[in-house]
Formats: sequence, structure tokens, C-alpha cells
Amino acid sequence: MSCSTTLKNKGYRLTPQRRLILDIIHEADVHLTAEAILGQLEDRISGVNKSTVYRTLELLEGLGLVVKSDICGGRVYHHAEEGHHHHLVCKSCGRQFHCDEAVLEPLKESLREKLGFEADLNHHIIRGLCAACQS
Amino acid sequence: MSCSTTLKNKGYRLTPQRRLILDIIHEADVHLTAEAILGQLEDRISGVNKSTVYRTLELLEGLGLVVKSDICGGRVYHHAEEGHHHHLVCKSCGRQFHCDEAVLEPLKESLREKLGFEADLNHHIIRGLCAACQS
DNA sequence: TATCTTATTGCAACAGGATGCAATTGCAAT
DNA sequence: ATTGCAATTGCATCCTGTTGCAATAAGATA
Repeated sequence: MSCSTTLKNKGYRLTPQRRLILDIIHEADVHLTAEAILGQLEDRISGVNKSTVYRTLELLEGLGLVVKSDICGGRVYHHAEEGHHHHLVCKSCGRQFHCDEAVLEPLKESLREKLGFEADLNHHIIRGLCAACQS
Repeated sequence: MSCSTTLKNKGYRLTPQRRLILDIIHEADVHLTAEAILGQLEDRISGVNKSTVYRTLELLEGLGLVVKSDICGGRVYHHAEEGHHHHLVCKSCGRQFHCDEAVLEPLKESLREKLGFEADLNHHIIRGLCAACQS
């Protein structure tokens, strides 16, 4: 089921702006800032306002179609189906490392069993010190 | 060792603004927004600029004296010695729950052993669905 | 106490993000 | 095709947080 169909089925309108934002996000293989999305949008149709971009991204995130995360002091977005991956961010050198989902699974189960809390650890960010910076 | 002494020992100047910000944070038993800190600061000395507040908070956070976290779309600060506690935030109803440090310990060890990454899970925020909202 | 160095501040401007309102428009019904 | 409803947008403004620069001041030294 495409994202456009999801929007329609949930009663939202499929405006040209929303279609294009979805296209831009689908085509991207990197995380995009709102600004980048706005830039690409302006290349395709003129007169789009940034508030529309922010609103659309908020809507898409709320519907689970887009994932928003804060990395390196900036906010980025990517498609929700891109797969689950997590970032370990070193507070000292700023580098990012990939972290397998399997590592977070025990925590997820623990929270579920002990507290009845269904954690959403999709695209979770964990800060700390990388091996190189610990010395 | 007091926070003021820490600042001095690390070569930073103890300006009146910094002293007062430290006082305000020490006196507070709740998380404070930058705006709240600025407001209380203005009650004590006049003419303080918000950029000073933000800069001081950044400095204190960098020195580990203050903890900054993002809760409910806003950024709050509290004293670093307040103790380790973690927030489970429900994405549906917005409520927050306390989570024991022991729950995060296995993850911390896992990251250390498998990836050599020393995770800083102090005041970590985990989003998901609480028991009530899962039905 | 006076002087000096330079860290720190206030200020203005800026950037990213959010909001209220009137105009516009998507889309269902006819 | 036309109409009507209300969702959505553009616009202006606001809010939170950041940055560069000149003025100010903390604190060390004599």
C-alpha cells in the first residue's frame, strides 16, 4: 500500500504539495532536512511555503509514514519503510555508528514485561563515547 | 565540590550571571526550561540577556554539571546530581513514567561488549505506548 | 590600588520551527 | 459540469535557540 493511498484512506487530502513531498522522501537514499525537502520542492513547483513542509512532515510522522530524528543538532527525516536502524553518536568526536536492532531487543522485552510499556525503539539514538575516544 | 568551584578550577570565570543560574538550578526540584530560568534570573538582577542563559546552560551541560533533555517537544534542564532517572514517554497520551536504571543496564553492557561503545544512558528518553494506550 | 588580558556579556540579527487567519482548493455530492 | 464544505495552504508573525561583534568585566599581577 502506497503512502498516498494511506493518506486517502485515512481521510486526508492528496494535495500536490503532499504528493511531491512523498516523492522526494521516497527518492532519497539519505536523511533529509526540512530545508532540503523545501529546496527540492521549490525546484518542482513554485510558491510553496515552508510551513506547508513542516506541517506535512508532522502529519506524515504522525501517521507513521516518515521517521523524524535529531542528529547532530539538526532534525532529519526519512521514509519509515527504510528499515530499522539506530545510531550510536559519540559525544566527543561526533561520529556515528550503526547499531543492530538485535541489541535493543532485550530492552524492548524488558520494558514490555516489567512495565507494560511498548517501546518504540525504531531509529533510536544513543549517545556515549566510542572506543577511540574512551582513552 | 560545588559547581562554582568546578567552574573556577576549569579556568572559567564566575560571573554573577553564572552564579545565579547555578543557584536557580540548585534550588529547583523540577525540570526548568530556559525561559523559566531566564524569568527567575530577571527577578534577581536586571538586564540579563537570554543569550547568556543559553550559553551558560550549554557550558554547564558540556561540563556535566547540568543535564539537558527534550521532553514533550520542549527542552528542559536540571542539576546533574539530581540522580539518574529515565523517562518513558507515551506517544499517544503524552504521559511520562519512571523507569529504573537497572532496566537499561543490560543494554549498556551489551553495547560495551559488542561494540566497545560506552553508552551514556543518563536521563534517557524512550518513547512508545503505555499499557493504557495499547488497547 | 591600578593595569592588563581576555573571557564574557548584551545586543542585534539570524535560523529553524510553529501558529493563527483568510484565501484557496480537493473532492464528494448532485 | 456545478456546488458546497471544510481541509489545506500561503502569509505574516511569533517562539525557541544560535551567532558575530563590540563593550564590559572577572581576575591575575604588580
